[in-house]
Amino acid sequence: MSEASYHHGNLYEELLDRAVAVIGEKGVEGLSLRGLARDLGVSHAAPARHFAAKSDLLAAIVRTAYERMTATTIEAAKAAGEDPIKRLNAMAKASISWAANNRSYHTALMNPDVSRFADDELKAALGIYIKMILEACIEAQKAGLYTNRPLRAVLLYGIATTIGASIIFSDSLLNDILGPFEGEGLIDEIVNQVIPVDIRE
Amino acid sequence: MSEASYHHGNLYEELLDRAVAVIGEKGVEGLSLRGLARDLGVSHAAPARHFAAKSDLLAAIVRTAYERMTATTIEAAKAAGEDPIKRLNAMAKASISWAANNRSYHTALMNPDVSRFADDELKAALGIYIKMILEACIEAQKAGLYTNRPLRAVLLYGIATTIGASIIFSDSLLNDILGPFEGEGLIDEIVNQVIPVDIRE
DNA sequence: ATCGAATGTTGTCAGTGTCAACATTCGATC
DNA sequence: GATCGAATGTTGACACTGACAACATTCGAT
Repeated sequence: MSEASYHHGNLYEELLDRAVAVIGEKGVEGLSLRGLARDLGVSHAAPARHFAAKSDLLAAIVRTAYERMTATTIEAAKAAGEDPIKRLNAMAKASISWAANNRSYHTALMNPDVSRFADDELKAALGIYIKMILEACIEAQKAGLYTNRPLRAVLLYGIATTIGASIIFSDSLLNDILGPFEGEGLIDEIVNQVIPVDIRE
Repeated sequence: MSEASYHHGNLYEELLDRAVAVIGEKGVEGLSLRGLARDLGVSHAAPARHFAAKSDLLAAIVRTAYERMTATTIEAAKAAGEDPIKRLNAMAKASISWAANNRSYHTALMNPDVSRFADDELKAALGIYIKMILEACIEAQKAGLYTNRPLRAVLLYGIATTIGASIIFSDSLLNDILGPFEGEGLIDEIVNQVIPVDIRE
């Protein structure tokens, strides 16, 4: 960390980190490129070298969020063992927990404005996440989950519940009205209802 | 509609309507009080008489959205007849359909920034919606739905799925990746999976 | 060592939210 | 019907923002 050097050295990463923090504190509306520049001690136009527009910064945050959520979910899937249904169950829990534990990222993720500025990289990151879930659904259905339902309905049902639960656990307004929540146990309860692991026991 | 009168006459309502339209076209980020003023032919500071801050406008939109969604859902509940499970099923479908048919409102509804500025009126509107769902859940459980689950889990499960499905059907990015959707049939499919109406048939 | 590319700075511009001071109209009260 | 405070709309101003252009510094491949 040499001080007062002309080049910051790691501005891209630090802009992302700081932006996520600001979104957590003041929301997307309270996020400004100039504010970030001040926080990081660079000139007001420096961020433009990395994000031509504010929307590019938001898109990058969301892409990062999907990538991290995907990574966390994959880890959980591996740790869950061989049973495809237990694996799908664990993946849903991991996604929701990630949202609950990374509220700032998830706040950005769920901002509908971001969809508007989705670039190809963001779409790719989302596509990878969806594909991962789809494949897990296929395996789980082969293993006996919701065999009487169309695959597409099972996929959308699972995604809808996961997204909805993530919002419930990370949105402060819903938290106020519905909460306080009883921690991870409630996530388990909901996911177990969607994806019953004891289906053949 | 006398022209060039000093007082606009219906500025509050028209600001709300136009704001929802703009959100549909350009997102919450693209919404500006001055832009609304121009569109409606009033001075740039006129909106401030009705909404002291931009966040107040957003909160009003969301409150209106909850009120309308609640009204639509209540209608559907009445039309669904006596069976509490069929009624809950119809209510979920109505909420999701409302979101799919009122994308602009729902986009505003799901903007996490709004939670931050939630006023008491907004919280009250949301509270009424939640209370309505809660009571329907209680009745449905008495009638045999998910009797082995805690009420709280059933409530949150239902809300999570409804919110998630609403997002899936109204968010343009997810539409791109998951869609195109097959219309109302898919909503029915998902809701029937969450709230099976044939549980005792 | 050189030189184009990457990165950061300064200056500027139009647009925005918000406030204060002022103007017009509405509506309850006499 | 006239009066006057409240509600509503206007004008002007200020600080802040995103975005762009011109310029400065540093990096890194050759």
